[in-house]
Amino acid sequence: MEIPQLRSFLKIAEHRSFTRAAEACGVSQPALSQQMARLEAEIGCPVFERQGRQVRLTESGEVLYRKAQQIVALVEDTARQVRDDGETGRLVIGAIPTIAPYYLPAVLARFRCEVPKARVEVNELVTESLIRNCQLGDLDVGVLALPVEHPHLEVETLFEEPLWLLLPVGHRLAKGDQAVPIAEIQQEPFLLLDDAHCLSGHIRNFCQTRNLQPVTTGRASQLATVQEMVAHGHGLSFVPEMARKVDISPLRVHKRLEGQAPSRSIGVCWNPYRYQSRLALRFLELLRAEAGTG
Amino acid sequence: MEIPQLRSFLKIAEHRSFTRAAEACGVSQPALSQQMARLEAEIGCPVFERQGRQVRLTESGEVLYRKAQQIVALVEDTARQVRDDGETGRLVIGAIPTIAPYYLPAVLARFRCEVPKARVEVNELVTESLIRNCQLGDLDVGVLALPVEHPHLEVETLFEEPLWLLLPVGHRLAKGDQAVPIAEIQQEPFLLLDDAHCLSGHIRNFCQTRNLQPVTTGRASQLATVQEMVAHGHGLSFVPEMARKVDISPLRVHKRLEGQAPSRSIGVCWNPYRYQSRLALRFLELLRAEAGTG
DNA sequence: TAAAAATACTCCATAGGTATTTTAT
DNA sequence: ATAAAATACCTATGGAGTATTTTTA
Repeated sequence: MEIPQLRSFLKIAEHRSFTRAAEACGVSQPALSQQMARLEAEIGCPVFERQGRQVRLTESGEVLYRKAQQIVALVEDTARQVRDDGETGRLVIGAIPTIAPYYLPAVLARFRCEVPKARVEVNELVTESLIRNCQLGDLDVGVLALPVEHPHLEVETLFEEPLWLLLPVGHRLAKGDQAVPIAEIQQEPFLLLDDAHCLSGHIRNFCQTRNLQPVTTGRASQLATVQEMVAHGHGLSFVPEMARKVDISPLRVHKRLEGQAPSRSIGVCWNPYRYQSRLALRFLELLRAEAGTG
Repeated sequence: MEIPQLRSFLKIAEHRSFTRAAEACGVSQPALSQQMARLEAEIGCPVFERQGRQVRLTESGEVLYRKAQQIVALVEDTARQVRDDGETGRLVIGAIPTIAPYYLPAVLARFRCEVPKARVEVNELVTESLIRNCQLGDLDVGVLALPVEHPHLEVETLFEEPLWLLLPVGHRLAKGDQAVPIAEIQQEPFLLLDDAHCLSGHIRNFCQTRNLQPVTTGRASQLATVQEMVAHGHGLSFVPEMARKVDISPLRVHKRLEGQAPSRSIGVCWNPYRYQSRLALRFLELLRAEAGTG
């Protein structure tokens, strides 16, 4: 039972196909046929049921699948842990698009000071992909908006931040420093992110609880687009505190909403069954410290 | 990181020597040098400190050692579990010499009826070796006398059995059915097993608590020898109930001791961190049922 | 100087590739 | 008829062996 064999086995089981798994592994299809033939010869029973062009796991195959996952994960974690000196090495961070450009740069700047030799990679992913990649071990840590419920992920809250009403300069509600009464925005056109972003969900939830039915006049796939559209008078929107903090445009104004303002929780997640690199732990510490002070 | 590589690595670490590990693995010494060179190249740092002819683990090597043990154990367990159909396959039982010939034959006969296709292997080992082999995963289950304390072993009590005074036919104490008063055996010559057997320890403990100082006139390495020596008038001894049960010799007589008779606990142990084959579980069940009725 | 690990070099096993056949839909 | 897995055959990589050198105690 070799490790490459087990990797191939997992890929075949996941794709339910030798041919597609071969592509995914970057080898020829006969190579996989041979690997599996050897594997089956070694363990003494078939692991796949070949019903014509259907490939399915046998009972033994199911057992092996679970075990092979453990073995491959353990081998990968071992490689990581042995190499881990806490200074060099790679840290792969995931963050949702409404956090990544606003919150991470400052945090990462401080992190780079602490561990200048580390290579840091940031992947911008929507919540769903982020969680999946975190679970698969492709991400060391994920920074995202809560709540997140996933059986195999560890989740920790960092902080809660308000959402601000974003208006174009010169808008009738943009004047003065006082909070905007909710009734005032009832008839305003709104710009939202598309539903791949959890932020639009948070805003929609807030509107429902406050009985607001804002008129949606546009949707964008980036918060930057929303901000620019607002600046040019296409409508209003809600943006998170972290976006406001780094927004220097003179064309837009942020205002608090009267009463209980909308907000979102920011948290961090990781796969507790995988090895946590010392870099990952340091980054987590930094996030916690940052959340405490900021 | 290949599994044979990790196996070699473990052997080298344990022997602190490439040459001796090579012998143990049945390969040449250069083969191991090359394997380790590849391993170190792959993980990017040395795992051994070669201080002249001293071979030691580096810090990374220590980490790898623990992980490699897990991986190898997991791979072996996987192979066992995948092959395990609960019927065929091998069950390796360990038992101490004062249990194996008296208790196991009847139990194994029943077990063979239940699972006729299974190959059962019995290893007769003294407690210490039995525990070590159980811990290493070379034994599926061990049957032995308690107490056993070992951090990585699961231990379960099966039953307690009395020890009987064994006398030659015609001995002055061998007459009648009544129990023998302790004072009577004070001056009798005794035959014991050598100290590799825990039974001699149990008997010595009993004698100490009852303030008996029996005269030891002989030691043997097998209970059968003790029994024969007793039969031929070389002295008395204590034998466990299970030995009495199968003793059909007309030359010996078993008698209870008056008051609190000596006894020993029989139990079973296994390594809970290793895969328990379905055969092993069935055998355990049988032992428990046997202990309940017998 | 002797014992042990590393290196040099050769050889063979075998894993994987290409081409093809088989099989089931 | 077609798509997918198995088989046949060949090649090349590389792992292990023998012989030797290097190292250090």
